[in-house]
Amino acid sequence: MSRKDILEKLKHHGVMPTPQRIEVAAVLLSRPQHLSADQIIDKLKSRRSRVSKATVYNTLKLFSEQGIVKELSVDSSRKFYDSTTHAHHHFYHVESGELSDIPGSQISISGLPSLPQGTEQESVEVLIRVRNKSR
Amino acid sequence: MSRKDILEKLKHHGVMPTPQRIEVAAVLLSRPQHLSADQIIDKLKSRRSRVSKATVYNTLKLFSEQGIVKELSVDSSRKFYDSTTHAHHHFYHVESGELSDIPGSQISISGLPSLPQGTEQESVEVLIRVRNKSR
DNA sequence: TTCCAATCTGGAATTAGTCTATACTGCGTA
DNA sequence: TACGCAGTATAGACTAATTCCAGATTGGAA
Repeated sequence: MSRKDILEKLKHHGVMPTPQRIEVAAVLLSRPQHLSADQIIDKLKSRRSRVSKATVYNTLKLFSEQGIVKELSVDSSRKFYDSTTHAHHHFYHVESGELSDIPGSQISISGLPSLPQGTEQESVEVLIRVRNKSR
Repeated sequence: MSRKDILEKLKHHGVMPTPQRIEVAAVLLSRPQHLSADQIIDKLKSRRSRVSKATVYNTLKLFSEQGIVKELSVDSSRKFYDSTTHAHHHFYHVESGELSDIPGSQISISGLPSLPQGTEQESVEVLIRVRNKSR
């Protein structure tokens, strides 16, 4: 994603494009991926961008509120941020901690129940946990 | 679940029934529910059982390894322990943080993709996030 | 220029969970 | 009865992810 695309995307989602936000977006939106805040901070470091930890967290929260990225709670020890925002599902490798998209997404779910009283659906997520074959 | 049932269950899963483990089991297995470690500690307190935090955590880990309870990572800020261990799915109320079982479980998922190279499936979880209706 | 609101920052605070070193418990054996 | 060991339990120190906070920057508008 080019700098120009990033600027456009931020603007389109009503986010003022500051240098720090552009840096974070450049890292996370560079390709379809799932990164933790920590991984993003590391990548920023290796790019020599000086963005403080607090700003990275603030920015990620802002981005996910504005629909620029998707927050995933798959591992209760940390959040992941997904550069792909449309509805899709995930594999989670429990040993390596790696997340990957379920490809093709021919997945369909039938028999969805009615929602609890007075609630509306926010999302439906399918998570397939996998581990290395034991033999 | 009576004390006798609890003793039986622990034994059946190869867990030596100590007083502390029985206390934790009595709280969590009393009915189908989803509790965080913290909620369990609170309930133990209000029952006057003195079980240390470390023991509660150790016990919950042991129970989930032995299949007595199921560990859920739905909210990245904490783990939940589910007294129902057979495969089933959940609603998660994002505003209240409450988890509930999807009833009936007529849910079926088709079009599941093949797993990544060299991995085997551990579980498939469907999570439906809901929030209060906005009007 | 001056001002203001939004943003950024380092570091302190919070929180769930883990670790550690010590103490306790029950049981088989001498 | 006394001993010793394995398995447990415990308080409190520690860790890691995340949030909070109060002061410093920044980039316009007037």
